[in-house]
Formats: sequence, structure tokens, C-alpha cells
Amino acid sequence: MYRIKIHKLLKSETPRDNIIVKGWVRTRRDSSNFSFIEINDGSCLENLQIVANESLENYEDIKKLTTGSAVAVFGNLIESQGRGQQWEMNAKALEVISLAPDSYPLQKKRHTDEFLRTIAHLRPRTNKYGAVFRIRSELSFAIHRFFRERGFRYIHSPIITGSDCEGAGELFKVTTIDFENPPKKDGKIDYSRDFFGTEASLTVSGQLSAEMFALALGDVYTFGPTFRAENSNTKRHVSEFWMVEPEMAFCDLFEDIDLAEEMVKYLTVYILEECSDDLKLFTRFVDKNLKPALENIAQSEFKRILYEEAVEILRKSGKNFKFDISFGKDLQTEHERYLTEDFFKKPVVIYNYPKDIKPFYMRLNDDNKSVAAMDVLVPRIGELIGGSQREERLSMLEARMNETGLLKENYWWYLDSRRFGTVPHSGFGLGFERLIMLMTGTSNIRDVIPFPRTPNSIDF
RNA sequence: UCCCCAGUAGCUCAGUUGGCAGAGCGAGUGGCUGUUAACCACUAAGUCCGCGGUUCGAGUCCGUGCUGGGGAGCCA
Repeated sequence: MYRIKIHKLLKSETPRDNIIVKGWVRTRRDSSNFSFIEINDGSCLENLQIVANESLENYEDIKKLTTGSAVAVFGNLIESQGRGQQWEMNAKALEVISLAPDSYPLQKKRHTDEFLRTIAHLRPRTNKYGAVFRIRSELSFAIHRFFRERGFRYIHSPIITGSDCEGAGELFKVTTIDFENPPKKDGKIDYSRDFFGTEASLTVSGQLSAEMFALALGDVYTFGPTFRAENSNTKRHVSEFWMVEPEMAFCDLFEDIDLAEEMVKYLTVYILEECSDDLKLFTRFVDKNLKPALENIAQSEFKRILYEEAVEILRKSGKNFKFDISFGKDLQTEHERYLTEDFFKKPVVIYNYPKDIKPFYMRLNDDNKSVAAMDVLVPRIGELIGGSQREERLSMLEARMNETGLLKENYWWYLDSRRFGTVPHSGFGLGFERLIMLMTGTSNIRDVIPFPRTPNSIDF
């Protein structure tokens, strides 16, 4: 006899005798001579109703069960006599594993997201956050499955890096230097005496590593944490977040866009099909339009437009934007939202951006002023994916590095890839938390990562 | 980093012109009922975010700091 998880029991076709269920009490309702106890074991959104009769020897203790207490129940799964659930469990014995005191912060009522953030260690015990983190797990699995079905290899790119990759934002330094008494040379801190013999930092992207492996294994992807030390305070930024970064050899920008679109749709369909119970909760309590919005993503063809066309549409929109629009400037949040939410009302891919607003590794187009870059914008989230065809021509790459002031010596290994068997290749980065926000309707990124790290906040 | 808003019971909030600290929910106790965010009654529960100021008197007005939220920038 072993423990059976609730999600399995609730799918049962027949009654079952002499089973064991373990979980946490969500609520207790007493009758004159018996109690209903709803327990949840995290295996699914649904609770299992336990019927505990006064004939149980520890019934007095059972009547004191509080929300949050842990129990083990031995008994029979029977068809429920009441309405509201198909199955319930008739307890033949109920062991109180631990009793939660009445100071347990989670009450039998809805809490605000702001309050739950202050008890992030307990929030996965709520219906909503349980659902968020089950979906997070399912999405991770779906991503691996998507790539595996297409012959991609999973690459573990380093977390600690010596190269100031691509200048994508502020870096967190990694050091063992004693700041009270740092080694110095010519008045400056001497990093040659630091742990790695040079400055090191947490990675902001696995892309450069992924490129090296794409040029060996063909199609690869990374999926891991990345770090930005930017003082960003918005609903869409955290200092530690997860990124999915595929990289493909023998692949141009348009095949790159194809993969991005295929992937977003695949993951959307996966969640619609595999997480329908959890999704119902979000549609009911978080975003009434979530399900139709996801179906729209799954079914519609993503609109693909040139950066120039996007600028034209924005110019002619008649909207009074706070920031003005002109070729050579990056699109602002308000512009992206207008395009994807109001104008096209579906995901939009914008490509061929001006080279000056994009990093050095993106491939220069023949017009000499734009690069083969693409962004996938989705309603409510904005930029979900950013990608490009990489500059595979050594001389062009070196020229771009000079323009942007990067030292070739630091990228000798990266440049080697363009010396030895270089080929056209492309890839993109997808912000995993933003994907979860999209799939669950959650509006704050802090609510889709277990323990969010943001400026001035690293509790838990 | 900039702009705006907020901070009162465990939670969500009200608090009038500056004049006795309040409600709902939750919790505890008792009752009732195959109940289901159960229901009914009673009870307990407060550094009104911190510091300073104005005033006979400050939850309320002023200054300042902290924390949280929203928007912007940076970006995924």
C-alpha cells in the first residue's frame, strides 16, 4: 500500500478501497457528527474532500485541524454523496502529521499578489501560484520536447563569463577580491590577482557559446538563468531570469523567424491541451480573455513587417505618441503595443532594424544600413523574442567590432569561428518568464518566478 | 534613474472641517446543517510605516526617510 496522488485519484474510473492520501488541509467544515476536510497535495489544482466520521478515535483532534496542517489519510475512495465533486474519500484513519498554528498567513480567502510576494516562500501553496508553477514546469518540459523533436541539442553554456558579451546591459561582477583590502596596481584594483586572473561576471546571454556549438552540432539551444544588473523597476524586468536561446547553422533570418513562430505556437497549443484545468483558473480570476487570446496566437499567422513599414504604420496611425518616430530610432513600448494590440491584434514580427541600434554580431544587410534582426512582439507583453542572423563574414564582423569599440583580442575565440568553416547561422532569445506571463495572463514578472530578484530585493 | 499614487487589526479597506480607532473577511469559542470560499452567535485582535515639525489637540496638515504599487527609460 502506497500513497496515491490526488490528481490520479480524481481521474479514477472506479471506487478504490484501502488507499493512502497525504496532503495539506485547505479548509474544514464540521457537521454534527462528522467533518469535511479538503486536502491538496500539489499534484493538481483540485482538492480531495475527506469525510471524517466522529467514530474515528482521534476525532477531537481532527475537529481542531487548521488550514495549512498536514495529514495522512487511510480509507476508501467513493462516489460523493454531495454535489460539487465526483469523488470523495471516506477516512478509516486520519493521522495529523503536523498542525499549523492559527498564525498561518494564508487564509481561506483571496489575497493580493502584493501581499503574497511578501510571503513568496508560502505562495506556491495557493491555488493561483500552484498553477503558475505547475505551468512553469510544463512549459520547460515542452521547450525541451519542441527542440528534441526537431533534432536540436541542449547546450549548457557557462554562468560565469569572462567576456563582456555583446554589451547587453550591466553585468554583475563575480569576484573573490576582499573589498576591505583589494590588491592594487597603479591605483586601480588589480584583477589579475582575482580568482580567475581577470574580471569575471555573471552571464547576460548564452548566445556566443551557443554559436560555437551550432557550428559543430548544427542545431542547438541553451536554456538557463541569465543576469542583468540594470536598475530596472518595471513589471517586465527582474535581475535574474531564464532565457531560451536556439542557434542554428545554415540558417537565415527567415528560417529563424519561422522557428520562432512555430515555437510560440507549439508551446501555446501545448499549454492549451495539457494544462486546461490550471488555465481555467487564470481565465476565471486573472484575465477573462486569456483563452481566446491564446487560441488567437495558436491559430493566427504572425504578421511580418520590415522595420521601415512599422515606422510608416506608426507615422500614419494618427496616434499622439509620447515619443516621436523616425528611421534610426528604436521602437518604444507604446509603439510596440500599438502595433501588436491595436493595429494587427496578433503577434507581429518586425525585422531589418537599423544597424546602429543593434549589437555587433548581427549580419549587415546589403543596404549597408540595416541588420538582419527580428523581434517578435505579442499583445500585452511586448517583446517576447529578439533574434538575428549572425554576421558570418570575418571582415565585416571585425569592422562592426571596431565601430562599436569592442576589443578583438577579447573575442579571439569568437572570431575563430568565422575563420574556420564559417557558415550563415541564426538564432534568437526568448524570455522564459515573459512566456509564462503570456500563457497565464499574469501581469507582473515577479509572480511567475519562484523567488524574484530585483533592485533592493533579494529575500528568500 | 525619473514621474505619479499608496502605507490604519492577520488580510482588504473606510475614517467627514484637525476633536473617543471602525467595517468586512480571516482567526478563536459555542451552535446548526451531506457541507463545499458553508451558515448563525459571541470573543480577541492596533507602534494608524519610521523620524522630525505645526497645533490646546495629528490617523488627518507640513518636511524627510523607508517600503509597496503604477507609468517611463534600459531590455528579455
